[in-house]
Amino acid sequence: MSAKRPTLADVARLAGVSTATVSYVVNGQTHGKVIISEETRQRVLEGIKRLDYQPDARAKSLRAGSSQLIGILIPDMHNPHYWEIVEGVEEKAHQAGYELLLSCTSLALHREQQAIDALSRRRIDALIALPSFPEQSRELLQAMAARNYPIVMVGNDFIATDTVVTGYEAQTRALMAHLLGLGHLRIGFVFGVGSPALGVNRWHAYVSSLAEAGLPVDETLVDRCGVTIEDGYQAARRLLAQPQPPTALLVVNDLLAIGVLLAAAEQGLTVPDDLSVAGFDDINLAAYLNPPLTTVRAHAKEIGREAARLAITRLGARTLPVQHVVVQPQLVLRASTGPAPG
Amino acid sequence: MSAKRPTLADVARLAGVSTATVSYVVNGQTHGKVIISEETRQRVLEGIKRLDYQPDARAKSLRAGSSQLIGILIPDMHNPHYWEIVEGVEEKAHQAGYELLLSCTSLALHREQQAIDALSRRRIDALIALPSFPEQSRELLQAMAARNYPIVMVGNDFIATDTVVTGYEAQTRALMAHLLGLGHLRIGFVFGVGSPALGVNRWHAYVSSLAEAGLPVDETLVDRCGVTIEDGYQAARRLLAQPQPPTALLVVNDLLAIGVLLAAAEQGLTVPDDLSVAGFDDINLAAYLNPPLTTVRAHAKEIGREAARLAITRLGARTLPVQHVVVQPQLVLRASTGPAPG
DNA sequence: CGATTAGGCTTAATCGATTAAGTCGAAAAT
DNA sequence: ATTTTCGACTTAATCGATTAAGCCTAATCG
Repeated sequence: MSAKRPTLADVARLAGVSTATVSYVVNGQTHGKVIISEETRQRVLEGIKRLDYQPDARAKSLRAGSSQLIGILIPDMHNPHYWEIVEGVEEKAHQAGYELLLSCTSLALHREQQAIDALSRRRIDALIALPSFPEQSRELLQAMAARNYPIVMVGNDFIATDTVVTGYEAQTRALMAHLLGLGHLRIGFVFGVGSPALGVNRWHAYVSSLAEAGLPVDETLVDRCGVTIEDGYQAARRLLAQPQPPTALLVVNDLLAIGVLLAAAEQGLTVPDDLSVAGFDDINLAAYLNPPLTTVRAHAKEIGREAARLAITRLGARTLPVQHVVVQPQLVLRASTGPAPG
Repeated sequence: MSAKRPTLADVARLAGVSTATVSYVVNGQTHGKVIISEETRQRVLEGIKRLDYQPDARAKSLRAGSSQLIGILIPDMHNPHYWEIVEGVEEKAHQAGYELLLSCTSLALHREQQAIDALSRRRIDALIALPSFPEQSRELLQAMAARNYPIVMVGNDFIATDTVVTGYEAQTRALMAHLLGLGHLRIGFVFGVGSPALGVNRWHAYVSSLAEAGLPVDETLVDRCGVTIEDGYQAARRLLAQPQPPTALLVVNDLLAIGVLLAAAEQGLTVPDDLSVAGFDDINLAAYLNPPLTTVRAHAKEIGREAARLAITRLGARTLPVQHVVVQPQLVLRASTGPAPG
């Protein structure tokens, strides 16, 4: 039972032709040189069906020098934001005949470096990287880039290559203007990022918006925490337990905002009457939270599409000048923000 | 600039040895036969470092006949439940030296079949399958199984192979007992599954619990909907808009329950005072919803671990009798369920 | 002192495709 | 009646590893 998987040679034998012929039939395109008669073609096709032959992608890739595989490195499977980016990448990649090889760094440096190494060994054609530790992984990525490996960095520009970043500044300022306009004077920030570099533009916009409004950066209103919902929950508990709690909270992403909303509810605070909460990303869930979350939509799927587009473009034109795409986010006002209490 | 990637042969040339020697050094294990002097070893290692050589996984896999890759097929990236299963698989797989090749079927039949085909072409060593369309994909999967391809089916047993399933019946009945004990007489069911077969054990337990309590299955309290949060939201709106709405809702998974909670809030209903809501899975989020969700914990990570364990075991013992693992879930009571109103 | 043995490599076949460069017979051109 | 051309394939090198089997040389054994 269960012989080995059939190969080109098996099909060739069955059809009474050479492996070359089978290959030409399978791939359709004979490069204009070789012609296969319709009769032979049918015989080969028949054999393929009979044996249920499927080409070996490894062999094909080895010989062809291209794996038709785009690697994508994301920090964490728990944040829907990343899935949405992956979806965008997948959409474009598929259209262009590429498949995706997905790796999660699980927010651990050694896992990130292992993952980069593994992708590289599998000879992916290009890498779309959302590293959790851009500083520490820079060298590895740069080594890949130096080998003419197309890399697209998403969300940061730690190496000199194609990039897709979100232009958070303007919309963070718009969000701050929204909150300030609602009368909030104590606006806190739950800043839970894997690496400080990753949230830097949101942070800067927060600081400068406060400055322009003549308000100080009150470090007692800022909590630098981890990246899980639980971290957001704990951070909010700490911030809200203070004698002078914030009346509004920016949360560096929607996932953490879920924890923040629960912490608020547990302290008996009604959102937005007692506390306004705003997130970033606009993950799918955000509109279904209780209350629906005001947020800055990153257009994750579009980011993914752009990243894939850049990667595929570069695969066809290695010497093109480096490209930088900025995807502009959008302020989405929902029910979680409202006038300052009192 | 940027020459081609270095191969074994390049390292061999640099070190002045044969490719065989380099291979032996790289892999450490010489099968007890071949001995390499420490001096040569060092020279080769030096060359590897100098060229930054990384073995080509495709070539290795082609020759070795094993890709050290476990494929995993999940329905949908949007449900955290699946990610948790993947995490469990990854944990065990990594321990055993396997990597994961993840494919999403995106809930479309043709994508599912494409994905199975692609995994098969990449010559994964084993497949862990959570198909969205078990009936329709059965034939494809069976064809793989017939080739002695280790397959582990998770959540259903549509083909005769190793399986991991969740034993939902008992805990669904426990959940129903909980609700009935709280005085609920109109218990609805938001039944949003990709394929009816996938939720069948929950459905049966629901029906038989009602029967045992002497209650009819009221189809006006049941909504068979899609699998997104929005579907859950819409289903709940429909159910709650009726003249005789349910006082409690089972929701086939926690993701849909998010939408249900919002629908309830929008109708001005307080959970659990006016409506009790219970989900299944206990995704990470469930404890952070507002209110925290009563649910049946599936132990997703454990399911993933078990699936990986079965796959790896079978890779080492093809002729072992088929194994069936049942992971027992656990009722988790939180704040979303309470006494029936009135 | 000739025959093993052990150490330390190398040679070359192999995995399953792709593809440039033939081959061979028949029809068309000269 | 040759020579070309063309249609319809085949041959064999190649991609980058792995690994069984072989080949020296020097040391050890009987």
